[in-house]
Amino acid sequence: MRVLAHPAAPSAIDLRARAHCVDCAIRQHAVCSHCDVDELEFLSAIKTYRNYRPGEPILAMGERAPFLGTMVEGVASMSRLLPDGRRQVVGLLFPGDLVGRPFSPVSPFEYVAVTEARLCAFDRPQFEAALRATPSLERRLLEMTLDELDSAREWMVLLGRKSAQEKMCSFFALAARRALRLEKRDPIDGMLVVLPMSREDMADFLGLTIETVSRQISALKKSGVIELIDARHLLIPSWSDLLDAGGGDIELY
Amino acid sequence: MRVLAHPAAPSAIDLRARAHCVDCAIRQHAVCSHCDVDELEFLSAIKTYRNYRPGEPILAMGERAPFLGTMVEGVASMSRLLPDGRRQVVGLLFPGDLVGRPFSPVSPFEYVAVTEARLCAFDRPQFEAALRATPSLERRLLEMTLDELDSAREWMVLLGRKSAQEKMCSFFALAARRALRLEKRDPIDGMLVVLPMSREDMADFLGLTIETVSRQISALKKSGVIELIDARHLLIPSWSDLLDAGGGDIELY
DNA sequence: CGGGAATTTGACACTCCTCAACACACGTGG
DNA sequence: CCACGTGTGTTGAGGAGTGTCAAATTCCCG
Repeated sequence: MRVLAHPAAPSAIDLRARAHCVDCAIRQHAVCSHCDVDELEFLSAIKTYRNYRPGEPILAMGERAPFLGTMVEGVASMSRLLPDGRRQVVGLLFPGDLVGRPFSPVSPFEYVAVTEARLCAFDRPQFEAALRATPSLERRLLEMTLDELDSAREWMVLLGRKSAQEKMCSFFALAARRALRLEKRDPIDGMLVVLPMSREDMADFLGLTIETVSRQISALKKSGVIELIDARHLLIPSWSDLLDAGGGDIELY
Repeated sequence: MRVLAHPAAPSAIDLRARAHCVDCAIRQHAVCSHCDVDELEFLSAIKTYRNYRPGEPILAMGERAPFLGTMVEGVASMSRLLPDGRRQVVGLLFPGDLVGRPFSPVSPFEYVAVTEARLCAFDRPQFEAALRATPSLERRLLEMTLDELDSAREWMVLLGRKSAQEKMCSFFALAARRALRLEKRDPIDGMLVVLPMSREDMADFLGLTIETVSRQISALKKSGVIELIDARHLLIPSWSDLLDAGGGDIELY
């Protein structure tokens, strides 16, 4: 891993910015979105913020995780490493998404920060007790889990049946939609898409190699479906062209 | 679809066999496993049994489903059909598994009976109301959904990163484990595995073609990992050999 | 400006898909 | 009873799409 610019301690627990939950910008997307002020007050008492730098592990596979958390800023990945080194990313986590496996202290996947990331972390036993005692929390977790299950299954369609080109287009659409969701806006033609991750992460997410990812991006640039600004930024001249090239049918989140 | 032997009405609602929930053989695996007798009594009042024959649709994609159900007997598939005819099976449903998407009347996937199948179906609005009012039910649904999410992600690893050969082995292991689970037994060397589905269904589940499935089965037979009895039955001489050939690492359910 | 990482591009190999023929079981009807 | 059709599965030949390995290029940051 490369040497990083600012040498803050990894997984630094950030005691400064214990902002009030009521003002939390991503609460509507988080597991606590249905909570009332009293419930938020309780969660506030058991939360700590944790900051991560790109590439930094959040939870190792099989590790007994002491906390569960909500992504507040940045992007993280959830992945499985096979014994021979093959890796598959099984989920991307954006602000509001839950990090960790409730009711099971050892996660079957590893969580890694993809960008600079910030987590609102809850002590696991206390959070699980809160879940049991707080219907609004448990219900919201159920909603989120059902939605994630739908998303995972949509992604299975992509992994099992789509071509490399279609996979890339679907990924761009996903990245665009997830970024827009936080601002409650809809995709428009000409919009900018930020690719928050390296070619390697994309490849591992899409079940491809970095070379194939790179080649498909070049091909899509040539065919005009995307306009490449730099390796991490591109424009979508026509949203519907992108969806068509993505094999249609799927609305991935 | 072929003409079937016994021309009973499709999706026949079976009023005869309203067995008592207390005696239900698969209840421990179902959404109602945590319910007490009173709760079971209520569920009993809103349940009907439905029978399906192989290939028969249970819920069409995008259909407003009037019921949610629990698989009682047989196997069903959950799949997505792309506009151009490509199909991806995103889940197999065994006895105890839930059919349908709670809290969303239109399922994003279609459900089809793979074998003769029997469903314990609940009126959707009433079941959802029961979920809201019954913590034991809602909690169990959350547990099941979290487990399914883990399984879906494990399957993503298979779809994205495994070779055709590894996919076949993982599938055999899955079929074996799911069958054994109902009897609370563990896999043993020499055990019989029943393949409940056609080559086409397997291919669509594994992200392969039927020809590749067929060829890999022949190859695994030749290499001794499996012993083929007929197209739907095989023996596993060595469980650990099977797992090794499956790429290791994954415990799929 | 220099060094290392990330990305792109190229040449080639290999897995898996496509298209086609064939085998087999089963049911039907002559 | 056997010929025939249909559905299902197997096998073969050839090719497309990705992966592998290697080199060139760009980017980033000191």
